[in-house]
Amino acid sequence: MKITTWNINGIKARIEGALAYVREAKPDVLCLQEIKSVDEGFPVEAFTDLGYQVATHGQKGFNGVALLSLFPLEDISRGLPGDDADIQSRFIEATVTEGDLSVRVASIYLPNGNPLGTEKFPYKLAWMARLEAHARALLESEMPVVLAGDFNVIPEPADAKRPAAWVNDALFQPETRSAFRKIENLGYQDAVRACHPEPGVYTFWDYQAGAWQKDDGIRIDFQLLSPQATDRLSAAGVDRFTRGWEKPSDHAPVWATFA
DNA sequence: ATGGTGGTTCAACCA
Repeated sequence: MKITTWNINGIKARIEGALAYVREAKPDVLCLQEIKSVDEGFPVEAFTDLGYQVATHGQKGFNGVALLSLFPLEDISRGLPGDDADIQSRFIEATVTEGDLSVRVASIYLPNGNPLGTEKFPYKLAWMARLEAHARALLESEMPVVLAGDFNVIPEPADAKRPAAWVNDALFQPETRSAFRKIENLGYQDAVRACHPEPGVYTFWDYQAGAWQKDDGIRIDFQLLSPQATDRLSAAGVDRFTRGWEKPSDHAPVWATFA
């Protein structure tokens, strides 16, 4: 089973690229973030024509996540538990089964948290605490769990070309990094780090200042695997070639395969 | 320090 996560940065602006990528990479499960569309505006048919089932959790203008799968999407759950007053669409989860492998997969768009000094940063940290609680609860199922998405976290200096440029950014604050480690320390493994421990593996390059041309990237998109998912992990990587396309997303897809 | 780019929606917000 191949699971891929991609912050698409607007599904309407990116539909041709998204379809080209799906045809080429052929993920069994595709987790999308920042669809920036309401559910009714998502181009469902373009993907059902390719054999995918589609489940969206959208909102107008911003945010929005989706799960696409060649296998049936079962027990779909929308929204991160823990705060009924939070109306931002940043989390969708479902179960996907291939043969004897049944995986609980989440598509996650974690809050950016910038600028520091506003209500956005405490919102991010509160959201991460809710994610940790939910990640802990998911472990009790003892099934393979894949938490996939744009975490808006730079975990380590090696995850940035220029770490010093991020010290005043919400993505690289000590509190942010600590909250991310807490989830890892529950027993969730960073799939790409496990397969590619070397520095220089990035998933995001800003549109500005020629970041892509200079490979001035950061690694902020992840697949975090429960122990039972790690048992089945065979390979993982970043499809950075999409960043060089015309009208690209500023994020590249992150994939992992399970046997 | 500033401004550099881009999507969505319609002047502003988010990243």
